[in-house]
Order: sequence, then C-alpha cells, then structure tokens
Amino acid sequence: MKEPKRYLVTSALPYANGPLHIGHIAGAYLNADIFVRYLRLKGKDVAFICGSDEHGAAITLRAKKEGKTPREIVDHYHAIMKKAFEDFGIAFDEYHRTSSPEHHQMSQEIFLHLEKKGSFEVETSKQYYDEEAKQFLADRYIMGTCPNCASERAYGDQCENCGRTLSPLDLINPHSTLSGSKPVLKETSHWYLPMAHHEQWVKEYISEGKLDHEQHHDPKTWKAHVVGQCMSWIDGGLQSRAMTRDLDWGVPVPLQGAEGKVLYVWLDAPIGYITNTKVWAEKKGRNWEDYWKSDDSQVIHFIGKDNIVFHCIIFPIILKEHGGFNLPINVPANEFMNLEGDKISTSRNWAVWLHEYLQEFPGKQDEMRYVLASIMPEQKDSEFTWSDYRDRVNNELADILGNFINRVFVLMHKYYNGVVPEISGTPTQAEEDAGKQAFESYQQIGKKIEEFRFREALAEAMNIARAGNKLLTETEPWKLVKSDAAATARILRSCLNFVADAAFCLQPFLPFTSEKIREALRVNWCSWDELGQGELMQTGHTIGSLPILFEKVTDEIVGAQMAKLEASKKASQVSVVEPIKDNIDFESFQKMDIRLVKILEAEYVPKTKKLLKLTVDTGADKRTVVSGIAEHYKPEEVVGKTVLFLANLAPRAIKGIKSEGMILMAGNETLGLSIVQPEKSMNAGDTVK
RNA sequence: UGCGGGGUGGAGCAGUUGGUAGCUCGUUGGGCUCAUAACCCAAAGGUCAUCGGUUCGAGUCCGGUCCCCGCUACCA
Repeated sequence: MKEPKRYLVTSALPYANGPLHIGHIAGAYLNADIFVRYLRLKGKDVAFICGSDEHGAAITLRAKKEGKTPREIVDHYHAIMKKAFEDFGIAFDEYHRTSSPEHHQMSQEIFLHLEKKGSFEVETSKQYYDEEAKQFLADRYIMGTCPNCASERAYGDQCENCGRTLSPLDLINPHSTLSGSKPVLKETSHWYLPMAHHEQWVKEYISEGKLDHEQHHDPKTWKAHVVGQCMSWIDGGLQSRAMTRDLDWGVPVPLQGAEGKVLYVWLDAPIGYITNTKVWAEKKGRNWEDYWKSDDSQVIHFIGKDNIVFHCIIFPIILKEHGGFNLPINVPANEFMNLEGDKISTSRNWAVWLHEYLQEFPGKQDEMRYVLASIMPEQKDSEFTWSDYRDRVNNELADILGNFINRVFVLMHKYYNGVVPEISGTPTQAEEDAGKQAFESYQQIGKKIEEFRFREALAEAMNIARAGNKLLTETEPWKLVKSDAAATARILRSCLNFVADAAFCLQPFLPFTSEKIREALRVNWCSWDELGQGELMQTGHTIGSLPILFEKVTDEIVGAQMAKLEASKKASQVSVVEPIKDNIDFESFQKMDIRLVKILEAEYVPKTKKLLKLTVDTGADKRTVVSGIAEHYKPEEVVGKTVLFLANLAPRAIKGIKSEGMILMAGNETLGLSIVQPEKSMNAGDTVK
C-alpha cells in the first residue's frame, strides 16, 4: 500500500449509559491514542475522532427505570466520559455526541440518500403495540399461549415448552411483558438493508483485501480474530437487517409516514464518525471530505471485539452502497480485559473506573497508561490486577526508566554542572553497543506501532533505558571520572542522549512524563524521522533539574484498591434489590404446591452449560426435574440435600427431558444461586405454607 | 449447541512464510554503589493443553479430544 497523505482514526463511540473503565481504555482508546500520537510525530495529517453514542433502547429503559429523561442520562455520562478522556490524555481531535443536531442531520442525509437510491427494502408488517407503554413490542416482550402445546408461557418468537418457532401473531391471548396489558395490532414499516446483495464483494474485501477487484489492503495485516469472525459471518449467509426501529429516542426517520420511527442505533452510531469529523473540520476550516472520500486518505477503526462485524461488514456495506466513502484499511480490534480474575462488569460494579482513578491517583495518568499499554489484549484476553500494576510501575517505570534518568541527571550535575560536555577520543565497544541498541529500539518502535503491536513497541522504548543502565554499570563513570575524563564525557553525553531519545520515543505512550523530561532537558523535539540523524543534546547545552518521576506503589495502595473493589461489589448487591411484585390474592398463593423434596440423583445435561438433571423424592412420588443451576452447583453437591420445590408447575420439556416441577433457590446477580434449606431437619414431602 | 479466537518455563506474554523455544516480571547466586535498597552479570526453570497424522524435520500444517473467552442456544 502506498503512503497515504491523511489518516482518519476513530475509536468506538462509547455508549452513554455508564462511565468508562480501564477495559474500555485498553480496548479501543489508548491504542488509538498511541497510534495517533505517533502519526502526528511523523508529521502526518491525522483526524482522531470519537464521541458519545447516545441513542438506543437501553438508554430509554435506563431513563425509565431511574425516573429521568434519556437526555438527562446521556448529558450526565457524556460529560463524565469527555472529561475522563481529556484528563487521561486521550487526545481526540473531536469528541462529539450523537444526540447533536449536526449528527441528526448527517444521519438523515445518509439515510435519505440510500433510500432514494433504493438501497433498502421496506417491509410492512403488523406488529403488536402496547398502548400503555406507547411502543411497539419486540418479539421477546410479548408472551401468550402457544397454539401448538397450549403452554401459557410462550414468547413472541418461540415457545420454549415445545420448542416451536412462533411469530407474535400466532400467540393466543398475547400480553405485553412491559405493562402486562393486551397489545393491539398496528401496521408498521421498516427499512431493511439486504446484506445478501453485498455478500460477494464483502467476502472479497475481507478475505483478499480487494475492493472492486483492486487491492485495497493486505488481509495479512488484519488480526486473525477479526478476519475469522467476519468470515464465519459471511459464510453463514448475510441476513437482511432492519435499519429502523419504533422508538421515540434517536434520529427520526426523515420520511413521510415514518412518525415514531428512528434509525437503528447501530446505523446512526458509526455515522457519528462522519458527523464528528465534519464538526471538527468546520471548526478547523478544513474539508471533512478529504478525510473520508479522498484516495490518499486511510480510515482505521479501533474497536473492541464485540463490534467486529459491524465495523467490518455492515458499516462498510452502508458506506459503499452510499458511494464515495473510503472503507477501513484496517480494524485492529482488541479482545477483552479481565479484572482480578473476573470479567469486568458495569452492572456488577466490578471495574476500575477511569474517572475515579484520575481522582484517586492525581498526576498518575502515565502509570496507568504504561500498565494498560503493557497488557493490552491485542491477540487474546488479558488481565489487570492491582498487584501487577504495582509491579510494573515499581520494577519497570520507577526502577528501570525513572532510576536511569535520575542517575544521568545526578551524574551530569555532579560532574559537569548540567552542561553537555564536549567529546573526544574513540568510543569503546560498550559505548558502540549501547548506541546500536538504542538506535535499533528506536527503529523498531515505529515499525511495531504501525503493525498495531503496541505492547512490543512500548517494550522497545523501555529498552533504550535498559541499554543506558547497562552502559553505566559496565563502564562505571564514577570510577572513570578519576582516570579518563574523555571517556567519562563520552559516556555521560551518550546516556543523556539516551534519556532524550527514550523520552522522545515514549511520547505516544507516556505523554505527560515525556513532556516533564523534555522541559527538564530544555530541548525542543525534532520530528520522528529526524531522531536517528543526530544527537538531541549538543555541546554546551545546559539541562535543568528533574524531580523523581515515578513514586513507588505501596502495598497499602494495592490493598486499598482491592478493598474498594470488594466493597463496591457488595454495595452493588444491595442496590439491585428487586421491587416487590404486585399483590396477589390468597387463593393464588394456595394454588402453589411448594414443598420439600430430597434430591436423590443429579447429573449434568450433556451439551449444556447451565442445566442439571435431578431426580427428586417429593414424598408422594419420584420425578425428574431439569434445573438451571449447573453453574452454581455440581451434581455431587446437591445429592442428598433437602430443598424447596414447586411441585405443581406444569411439566415442560427442556433439552428433550421432561421436567416436572422446579427447584426454588435464592439468588442475586453477584452471588449467584443458593439452595434454601429448612432450619430444622424436616422430611421430603413436608409442605411450605 | 453452532461459529470465531485462544491454550507456550511460577506469573504475564512473543513466536511472522515449518529448521537448535524467546521476552518482561518473579526465584537463586555473583558484581557494583553514581542512582528511587535502585543498576549490571550469570544460573535454574518449558515433553510449547492432549492424542494421532503429513514431513528429513512441527509450537508453527492437517484431523480428533479437553479447557478458557466472545457472540449464540439452554436457565419453570
């Protein structure tokens, strides 16, 4: 591929229904920021674009739950995220938002263009509408009686009792699971993107990197899991997808007769990349189209692995169908980051929140940037632990980098009053080696960044400091100063240049630290390509002083963060108490046969994750029950236990096994499920009243 | 369950087109003392998840099995 003139780099638009955590940062923001900062150092023309994704049903649901308006929700999180990004040094050119008028306009223009061109297929159908909740109901929000097996708990898309696939219209006595009311049928139309029409070229684009039969990119430069996931999608056949929704929060569909409809959030969100580019360009007096439509521009999307097919297949289809837009040259999706052995989870409050970190660790952005960059989930999931944070900050940042810089500053001031000495004589082998190593590292850093190997790039930058440490220890200038002034001067001047080189190369990764060092050195940086060509520190230049760059992380800090995680986990348990359900009469209660049963046998249901097949003694008979508890109890743990049981629940087939009744358990999201047992020793068959 | 990705010394990871298994941290021993008890050197430690196949030769290619992650299914 030829060198482009411009780059358009995007990071996934974060969804504005919660704050940012370190998993987000390591997934799609820090890597993009490093990449962009590097390109800028190379003197490239780059637009780095992001913004809040503020539409979609999840936000309206959350608003409803919290008694707020969607606008209040997104305003709140947009502000938190924007500030957190800024404070953390993620240097977007533009961080805009999809609820803005500019974005609505852009999305509608693109939609209209496609509509006029006939890119969509409009399908009209009758769908259930909940008059109380004032909205159309997705299939799974409707329940009713199955026409096939008469189960009363069939969903709008499928009856889980008999396994039959249904449409909501098949249900007898349908009711809305949102309000409980009886929904009415209303006609509604939606605009579908017939992706099957595009299968041919998409396949070529992903597997061969060809677009319109011309080489567009080298697919070998794409990550394996990105290509893999796309190909599996394509091979499975591309289905039409509705690009509109019946919802009152989003970008309105700009057509007659489409009142109450909005663009599907997954359509409008990536268009946000375009809007936000335009917003930025207009502020800067540039032409946004240069970045999106010009032959000599490249588009790169940084995202997490949950977004792959959208960015590699669906959005490219929209862009190509629209015409004129560049398709991404690469989509370097990262995998996920775990936290202390567990998945990061917003709902369970198991996360290190970026805005909280910034508050609790003021001035320590680079420490977190370093750690996250070191463990980015580039090829597979990775794990953040506070003890690892401590080790990396202490052993690498403080001991190797910080200490090296400190050694050099101290020696420079001690021997030369901070003035760069003149050099003479022939360098020794050790000096040559160190210089070679530093140069090699510097070269590698750029190469690795361009290959999206940020962890290796960072390690290479650290190698410059390592080379410096080695040179100092091997040549021992504190001894040499008494015997060989020329050699001492050469070595310290080299080391000082290593400090400058390291600080320079670390700019994309540790911008705050880099700047501190630059100020102390009192130099102006050159461009990236000029770095290897001469020394940054010249004869006669006087350097300033530099305080200790990195404080050690104590065990107390680690302990406090661990305690905080545990505490917030517990707090989240308390906060998710379910509201009391509507009253029922005593007769309804009496209808239920709740009793104690003894579990006689238990085994896993093959090919499932959550199911156990149990044989229980109800006192009156023995029966088989399938229970979704396998993630919480092993078969041998439940055998012999006396547990609560709902005995007169209508039988139901699960995975081909007839289940007659239901084991009752206590449960919450954090701790999972727990068997409820009688406090005294009671018998199987005893009823619960 | 289907699909995709992954399983490499104590921990975290790299291993591009098949040719003696590397890196960082940790551990052990030694050196040094300018420096944030920091730095440098050396050593120990891996049947590359597992079984079988292709090959003169496989961590690297092919097939089976197990485990982890994501989407998906199951959860009365």
